[in-house]
Amino acid sequence: MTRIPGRALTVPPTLADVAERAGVSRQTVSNAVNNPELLRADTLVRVQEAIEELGYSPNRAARNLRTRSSHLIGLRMSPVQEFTANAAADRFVHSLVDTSREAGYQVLLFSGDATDPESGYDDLLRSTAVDAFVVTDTYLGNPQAAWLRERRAPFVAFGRPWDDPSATHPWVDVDGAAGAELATRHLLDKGHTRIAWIGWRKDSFIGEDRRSGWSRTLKERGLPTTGLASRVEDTVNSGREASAVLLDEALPTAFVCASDTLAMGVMHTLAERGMHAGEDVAVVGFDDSQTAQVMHPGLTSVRQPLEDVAIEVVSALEGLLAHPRRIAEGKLLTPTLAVRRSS
Amino acid sequence: MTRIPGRALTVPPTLADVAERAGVSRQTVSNAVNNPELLRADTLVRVQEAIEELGYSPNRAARNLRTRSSHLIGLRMSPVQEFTANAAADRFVHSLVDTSREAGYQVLLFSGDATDPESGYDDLLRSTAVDAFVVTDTYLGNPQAAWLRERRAPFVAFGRPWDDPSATHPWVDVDGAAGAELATRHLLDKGHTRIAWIGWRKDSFIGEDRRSGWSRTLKERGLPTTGLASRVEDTVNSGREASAVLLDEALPTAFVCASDTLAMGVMHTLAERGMHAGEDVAVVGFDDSQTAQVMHPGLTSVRQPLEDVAIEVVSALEGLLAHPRRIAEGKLLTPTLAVRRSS
DNA sequence: TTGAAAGCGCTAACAC
DNA sequence: GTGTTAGCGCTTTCAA
Repeated sequence: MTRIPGRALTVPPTLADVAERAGVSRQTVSNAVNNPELLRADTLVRVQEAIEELGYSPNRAARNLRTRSSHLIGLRMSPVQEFTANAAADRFVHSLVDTSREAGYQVLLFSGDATDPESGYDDLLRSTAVDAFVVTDTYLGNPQAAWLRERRAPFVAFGRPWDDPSATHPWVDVDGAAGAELATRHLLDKGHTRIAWIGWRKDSFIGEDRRSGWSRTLKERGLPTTGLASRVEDTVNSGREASAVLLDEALPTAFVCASDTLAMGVMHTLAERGMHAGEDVAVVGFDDSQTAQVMHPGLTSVRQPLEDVAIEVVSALEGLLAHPRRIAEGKLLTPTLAVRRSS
Repeated sequence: MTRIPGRALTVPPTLADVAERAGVSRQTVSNAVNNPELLRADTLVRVQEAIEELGYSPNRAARNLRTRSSHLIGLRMSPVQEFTANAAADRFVHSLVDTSREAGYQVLLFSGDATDPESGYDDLLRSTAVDAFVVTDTYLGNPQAAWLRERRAPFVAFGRPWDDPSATHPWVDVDGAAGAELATRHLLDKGHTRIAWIGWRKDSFIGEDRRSGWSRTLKERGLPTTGLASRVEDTVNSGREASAVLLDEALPTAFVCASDTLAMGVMHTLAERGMHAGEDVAVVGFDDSQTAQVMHPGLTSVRQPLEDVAIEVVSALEGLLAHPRRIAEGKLLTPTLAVRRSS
């Protein structure tokens, strides 16, 4: 925006201003912006110069009104979890923002109270404030998915529709079983044969999925799983208590945990007993949190490819918005293992 | 939205639909939504029923176009930092989203490449996509602040204008010196007299501010600071190395660190030497990260009142948008100390 | 290849 | 208290 003396900078130039300056009609300016190939080369140059000189950007509200699309993606933030090592959601938001931008979209954040999963979505949808949603909190089924589908709202889920295999919306997820398998195989390679599992309550689909990767890997090798598994809440203290019991009763030499939070609980138990992770007992967590990265001695952890998840989510979103009736697809990505000194 | 057979749900009702159903003019519906006190009670009820029945929400684009405001706040995400314990930015985003909603605003996230601080702001501003910005990354002065001010863009900064005390924009910040003082006093109360500081490079305003809280507290008590301070990069390894040198050369019994990341570095050194935090040496970090909360044995850390920061930021934003010419104010909040077993 | 007309859905200003 | 008129800035349709 060049500084025009006397005119407030707070009133940005419009299409008409550019048209006047370039000596063309408003429509031609619009075409220069949206369909430059329609203009003769010299006209295009003249218009672009005027745009540059005035610092013109199309008014978003006017464009949104006319095109009935906002190029905004709605994302509901799940509440902050303190006293856990879970930061996957935040890492994902970063990736999503970056990827969306490349696709010409921006992310509108909103929050809703935890008790009402639909709150927030409804208003945004009816006011056509966003073109689509990205739904992330699908840990225990996802009521929003059914709700959004019913309203024909375009959305992509990060997380499988566990509770409804017939669901027809696009989704992207990370193969938790493969992650746990990766972790378990890594420990097998290190010579461990008694490998314990500390996971979440049985009603957690994600927890059971991850657990299955551990159990199937041990069973494949004919190794025991009985008495070596524990299902608890996702807190440090639960992990601490569960690992203490397991150490006493099942004598494992390694732990695979459904989260870094639980793995930190194991670390507490080890420290309390004067044992050292990576020397006396191996520990592997899940999510590659900042804590896993900075703690002593470094926690081996399954890392979700959240950057790739974001790419797939945005790609699905583009498909969805371009072809609303297209059949939905699911995409399952494979995690990696960040090996550190705890194993 | 009631389901109207034959009509696609993707075309939401408009003001005109509601007006027709309620048997009033469009303007009256608009008033019912925006100035209900102007309507006679029975008319209001009738209109509200129609709104309810049709599931009407005002179209945002149309409203934004007409009112020249979007009720959106732009927030640029700083890049993800891995291998640190810094998550204050993410915690702040959560608080900001929640607080904004209460004030009728939503948060639009955008990203820009790290090399060009203005990228992203410019387009959003010229296209009138957001009403205001919240600027957070002010650790080394804030070039965006000057840039935004020059363009008369409404914004509130989380972070003082360190490099320009004459800056006239509203800001909110947390008193880092008070935080470090809190940490240092806590250690003095525990009987420590040789308290070391590990902080950031000298060109970090925030780092020097925090450091001053440590040094002034010790000087007040007539205790030594010489040789007890180290200025390094904000990485775990820097903290590890700096603490090793300090332990050897200055024999401190406690450490105050400018970040939890640095504090974790101290933890590494202690572990490597078979020493125990909280028993042999006390350690205090800064930011109350998830890592501080979940690690063994728990890291005492200065906690920024980010929820309050968000409240003050939104409040300043409201003032700014309501009275654009009002003189700017700065607000300094005091942190607290989360005491854990490392001290 | 360029221009003119119409209208997206809403609200400010004013008339009744 | 309620209705009428106009127009925010843009793009779609159609004519030149």
